[in-house]
Amino acid sequence: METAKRMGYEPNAVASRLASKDNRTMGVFLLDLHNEAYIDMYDGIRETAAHHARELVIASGSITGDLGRSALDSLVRARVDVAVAAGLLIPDAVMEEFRGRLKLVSITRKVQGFDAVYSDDWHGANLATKHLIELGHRRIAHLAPPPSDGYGERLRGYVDTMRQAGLTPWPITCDFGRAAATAATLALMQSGDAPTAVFANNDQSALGVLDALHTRGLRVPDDVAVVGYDNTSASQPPIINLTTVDIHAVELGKLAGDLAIRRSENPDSDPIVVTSKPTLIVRGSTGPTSSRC
Amino acid sequence: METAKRMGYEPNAVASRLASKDNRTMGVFLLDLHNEAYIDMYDGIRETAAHHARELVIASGSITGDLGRSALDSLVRARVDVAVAAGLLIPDAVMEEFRGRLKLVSITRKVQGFDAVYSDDWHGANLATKHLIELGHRRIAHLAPPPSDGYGERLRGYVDTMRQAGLTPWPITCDFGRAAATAATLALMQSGDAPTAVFANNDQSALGVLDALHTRGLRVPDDVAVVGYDNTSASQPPIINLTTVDIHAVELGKLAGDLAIRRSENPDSDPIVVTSKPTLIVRGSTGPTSSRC
DNA sequence: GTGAAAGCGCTAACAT
DNA sequence: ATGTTAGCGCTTTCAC
Repeated sequence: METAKRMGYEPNAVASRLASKDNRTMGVFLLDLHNEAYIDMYDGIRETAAHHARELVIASGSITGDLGRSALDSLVRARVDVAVAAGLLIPDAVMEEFRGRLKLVSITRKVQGFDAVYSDDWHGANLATKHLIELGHRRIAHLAPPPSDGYGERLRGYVDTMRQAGLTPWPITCDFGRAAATAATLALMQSGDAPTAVFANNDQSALGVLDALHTRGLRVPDDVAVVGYDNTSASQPPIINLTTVDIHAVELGKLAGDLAIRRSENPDSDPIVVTSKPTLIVRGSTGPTSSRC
Repeated sequence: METAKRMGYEPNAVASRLASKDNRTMGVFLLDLHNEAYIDMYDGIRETAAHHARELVIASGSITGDLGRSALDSLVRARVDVAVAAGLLIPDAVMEEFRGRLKLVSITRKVQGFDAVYSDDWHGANLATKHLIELGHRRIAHLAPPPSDGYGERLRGYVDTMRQAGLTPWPITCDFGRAAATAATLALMQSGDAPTAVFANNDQSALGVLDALHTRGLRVPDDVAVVGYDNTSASQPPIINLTTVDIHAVELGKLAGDLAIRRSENPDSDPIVVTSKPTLIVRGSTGPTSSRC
């Protein structure tokens, strides 16, 4: 052993993984490395992986194109024991193809036949919407991404809560990304009857909303209140100070990692879904009064 | 072939890579997934990798602990043909250990004996500092990270430029991350003779400076001008509107990918260093007059 | 316990 | 051209 080290021996992980059936490897799919929510989840996954001495194989996707299908395929080919996926956009029907081919734990989305760590999106949207209503807002718009399998609950929570309060839901479909949210908000504020509050589907979109309001010279929260979703670190700084729904992303990652370990050790048990409750973080963007400009 | 597909055959990438000498695999080391500059570089790397049909193996490091040494080790064990590293913090002396063990292209840092895509940091710091001086600033502080091998040129460019203008350099050592920059700036502004401009080592730190100024109620750029470095997307939105030095991170990633391909095809040629020139992006945080609050 | 041998699923260098 | 065989560097099983 001593001499091996001295002679510059390097264990070959590829050969090792080929030889052993249980290769102590966990795949990770992350939709978008530019979105910090996924990076937070990755941090959590990494923690449990390290704890269980698992090697991680990362496959990143893209919002456009095949939605990450090729990334999942690469995990299959890499023969990971099990994988964790954050931000799966692949339609349910297509996910069927991966049944049996890939043990998979989905984060923040339930997929028929797979394990999942779900964050109760209806509840989170309900918290956010209720918060705005209680602040006296009545014209509350909601920026939602294009509909896709498994991600309807945020919108549904908003719509249900608005209806329950006797208010008219005002959903606006808006592409992913900060710039798209800015454009949508600019258009929204153009209209005669602009909303007094905007609830964005995620923090990145909420930041885009803030950009638009800033450009228009509108004050937050005095002219327009804004709520985000995810509680990424970008929402926290004093300049931004964004009220948001905390999904506890790192924790979701850890839970998913744990589930993945369980799944790899117990391949044939029924799919299990763990549900986590998000919490509302009230900050200045909906504050009773503003210290913002 | 048809029947193979029908029978659910999946090529085993692990076996394939063990069998072939040239395994068409490129390793990627990224210091910190939370720093978008590295993600941008990754985008560039991914583009050339896709173009040359290379599989990517990602290893992420951490600012604390072993500085990514174990991540590089994992790339060695994974037997990648060649690797690209963004944000190497490992000291030169330790990097010696990887000579011959790992073909490596370093981005934004020159490492003796390895290929590198270098961004001219002295030049970038010179541009930023000159810009502030031309704006009439004389008390210009610079937030620099703790000294580490291969990253002194930004600081040196600032110091040289200040001296050339007959001004006194005012370097402040400040840990990585937005929060550390906020704390440092808060302390700085406490002093009787506060600076009228701050040039931060990177955008994340610059955002931390903005946070501190906002908290103190100081106006940008009227009270204090701020310059960042990297031109990450976080510096661009109208709320932030940060003057910064653009390192063209995606382009650096592409170039590094190209070098990596060259290196893998020509293992024994001399190390080659490509130098790229950063450019100054002037925005509102140093603007002649402010639309910011 | 220690040591030899048989694969893991491919690729590449053979032979036909 | 097509078919066959010998490894790649490990893990694991089996014999001692």
